[in-house]
Formats: sequence, structure tokens, C-alpha cells
Amino acid sequence: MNWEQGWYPSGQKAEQLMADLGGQAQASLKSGGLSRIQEKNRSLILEAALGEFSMKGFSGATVERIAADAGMSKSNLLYYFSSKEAIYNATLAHILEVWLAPLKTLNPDGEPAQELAAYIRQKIEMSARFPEASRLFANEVMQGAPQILPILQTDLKRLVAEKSQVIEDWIAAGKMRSVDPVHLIFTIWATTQHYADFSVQIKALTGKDLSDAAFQAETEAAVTTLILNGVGLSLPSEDGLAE
Amino acid sequence: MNWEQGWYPSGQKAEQLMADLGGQAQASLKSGGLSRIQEKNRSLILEAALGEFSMKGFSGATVERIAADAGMSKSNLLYYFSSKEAIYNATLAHILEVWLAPLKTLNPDGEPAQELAAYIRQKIEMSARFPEASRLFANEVMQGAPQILPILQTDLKRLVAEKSQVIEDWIAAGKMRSVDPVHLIFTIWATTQHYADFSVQIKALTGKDLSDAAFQAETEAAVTTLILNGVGLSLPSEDGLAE
DNA sequence: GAGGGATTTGACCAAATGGTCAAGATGCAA
DNA sequence: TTGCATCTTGACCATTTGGTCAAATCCCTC
Repeated sequence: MNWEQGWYPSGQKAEQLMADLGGQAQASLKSGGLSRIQEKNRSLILEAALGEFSMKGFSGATVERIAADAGMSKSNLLYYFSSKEAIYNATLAHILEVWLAPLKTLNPDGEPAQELAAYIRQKIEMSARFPEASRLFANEVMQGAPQILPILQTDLKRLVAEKSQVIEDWIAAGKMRSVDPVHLIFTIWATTQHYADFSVQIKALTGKDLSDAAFQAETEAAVTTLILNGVGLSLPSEDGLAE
Repeated sequence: MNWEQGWYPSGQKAEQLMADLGGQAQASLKSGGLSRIQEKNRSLILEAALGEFSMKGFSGATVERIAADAGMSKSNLLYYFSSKEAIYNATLAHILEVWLAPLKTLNPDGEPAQELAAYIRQKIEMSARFPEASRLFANEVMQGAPQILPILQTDLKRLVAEKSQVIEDWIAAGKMRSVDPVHLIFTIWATTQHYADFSVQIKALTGKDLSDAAFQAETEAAVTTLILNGVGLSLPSEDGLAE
């Protein structure tokens, strides 16, 4: 599979990618489950792989280093995952679900201001807690999404369409200013993920990043205010006074 | 220089990085200038390198491929640039100047709405015309900015501080809502660059990207409106009616 | 505690890749 | 044209790296 030269996925969908994760190393254990050792080692590997892939990208990461980080030999790692690409896919699948989860919670029956604020809060929380996941995802997409393009085109597209409709409905109901829902979603993604992906730059310029709780709160407030105002909304402040 | 393992820059500043670009391959030509052949080949190499580095990242790009894209042998390329790292640095320096230029045009004496709108327009224009530059920059920063961290900490920090002051002054003059200028700048960077860096995802979801003139216009309008409203401003619409 | 599958590893291999070098080709000034 | 510096390249080298394999060790069941 000619990865380096620009390999393109063969039509696999989210379910299949996810399945990679749960599948045993090589059809072991008569029962379908994973042994305790397998469970532990796979988890160690995925954690180490996330660190390496997010920091160096696919090409820059080495199997040897991932193995060392996971506390085992390269050979042993390749006993659990058949190739570097398999580790990468498993890592990607592992984070994708949790990464896209917040958008799913956008509730059509809620109030736009509350719902959008909650979404932004969750996304910033994700950027603060899982910056590596954000960078891995960014890396994958920037390289042309060779692995997850089909997922973007199907599952994510469906999700975005669904939530765009929610926003359209809010607009139609006169609950918020008329904006293109897709651009609104892109803006929220861009701003919130920026604080994870560019944390080094942010730290170079401000001296802080999202690992600082105060900075996280400040960021959340700034981004939330800006975007809510941007779509003609505002959040009731804590002491009950409109801003 | 142990790049792969996380090489960190030795305190070079923008001027030095820039100098790399203009310096001759190996102290040729009695006069300081570059020969016509040198000029042409360096330019071809930098163009090819931008394409490769932005698409594959530093590790993923190969000298051989860059040379092929530039229409010459690997050996010849290494006659003009002493190492892969040197090509990378030259490429980075080459784009950095133009990439940061728009912010410098923010005029303290202008009106906030006009000035910010113009800045956003320029940034989106950059993302549309030079998406590779955006991706190269994003890649570099995401990997920890090993080459340009000193520039971020000095030149860029100074520039951001200066322009933050401009925004503070606008706020103090009652010309716009009180916002944290740094977060505003980050938001503008994040949103505008997102359309370049994540163009594959955007195309997967919308069917278009900034290479489509109509989509570019639509994006510019959406982002400008959202951010200006976000800071309590609005642009007089073309037909003279307030929106 | 014996047997057998599961786990682990070091030795090894082939391909890719950054870089060197000497030799040849080309352009240019006198 | 001649001579010299510039330019170009193929052959070659050392290292890195993804992946294989057979042998050992561990773990669990009977």
C-alpha cells in the first residue's frame, strides 16, 4: 500500500475503522474477547502512538519510538498491530469518536445561546484535555485525510447537515440572527481547535496555554462572547444582569 | 543536528533565517549577487519544496521528490542547498514574511470596522492563494515550531503587542466593544487559516473550497460579519443601508 | 507440573533516504 | 577557440526504518 506517495483509502467506513481497534492481533482466544494482557498492551500502544503521531506526524513517527514509549520491543508492538499504518488507523479511530462527540449534543429543543455556549465550552475543554488528539486530527486532514476522507464524506457530512438544520430552524424561529450554519460550525471548530493545534505559538505570544486553568477560562469567555455576539445572541451573565 | 528527536533552534532570528535565502550556494560569484541560473534554480527548488513540505511535512517530504518536482537531480539540488534542513528553512523564511504582512497593515488611524474587515479579507485572500504556505506554517508550529520559535517569541510577539495596543486604543476611544485583543487576533488567524489548512475537510463537507471564487466571497462575508458583530461593529453595506 | 498456546525478543533483511564525490557538461569572458 | 568557473549528474555510502522469523519465555489450564 503505497502510503508515502499519496495512498487513498479504499472506501472503508467508520465502522470498519473502529473494528480494527477491537479485532484481536491474530485471531487468538477462542472467545471473541481480548485477554487482559492484550487489553493492557493495546492501550499502552495506542497512548504512546497518539503522543508520537501527534507530535511528529505519520512519517516522522517511528515504530521503534512508539514501542519504547509503550515499554516494549518493536517486535512485540508488531505482534499487536500488523503495521505502522494499522497503529495509525487504530489511533485515529480511537480518538475520532470522542472528538466528534460534542457536536452530537447540540440540542434542537434548547435555547441557541445556551446550546452554542455549551458546545463551545465542550470543544475548548477537549482542546485543553486532549491537545494531542486535536493535532493528530489536524495532521491527518492537512495531509489530505488519506485515512478518514470517507468518514468525513459520509458520517461527518451527515452530522453537519443535521446540526445545520437545527441552526436553520433556530434562525427560522427568529431565535438568532441569520448566518450560514456551516460557516458558523467551521468558525467554532477553527477557533477552539486553534488553541490546541497552535498551543506553542500561543504560549510564545502570551506565556500561557490551555493547560493553565485561568487561561482556559479566559479563552472560553472570549471565544464564547465573540461568537455568540457574532450571531446576535448573548448569555445571561451569572449575576443576572444582561451584559 | 538531531532533528528527528526534537531539535531546538539555536537562537537564530528572522534576519538570519532570511539571510539563508539570499546567500549563495557556496560563496560563488565575486560580486554578491546570484547568477541567472542560480536565481532560477533556487526559485524552482523553493516552489517545489513548498509543495512537498506543505503536503507531507518535513519528515514525509523527500529530497529526491523535491528535486524531481523542480526538474533536476537530487545532487544538483544539494548543490544549491546544503541539506534538507536548509531547504526547509529557506522555504519557511520565504513564506514567513509574506504570511505575516497583512497584520502589519492594520492602521491605527483607520476605523475599526474597515480595518478589521480589510485584515480579514487579506487573510482569506492569502488562504485562497497560498494554502500551501498556510499548511507549511501550521505544520511547523504544530511540531513545536522547532525552526521559528525564536521568531515567534521576538518579532511576532512584538508585532502582536503593537497591534493589540491599536485595538486597545480603539476600545478606549469607545469605537468598539471591549474584547481581549489577543484573543481577537487568534480568532481571526484561526478562522481564516482554517479554510486553507482544512480545505480537504471543507471540500468533503461542502463540495467547495477557497479555490472557488464564489465560495471565497461567501466565506469572507460570513467570517467578516461574524467577527465584526462579535466585537460590536458592522460594516456599512454596499447599497448604503445599515444591515 | 506438564503441555500448549500466548507473549516477548534479538537477530536479521530489504528498501528508502540524506548526503558525498569525482567526473563530465555547460556557459562565458578574453 | 581556449581556459576556467559554474553547473549537473550517476555512482556510491551510511544510516534509518518498517517488517520478518525463529527461538525463547511466560501464563494458564488440566
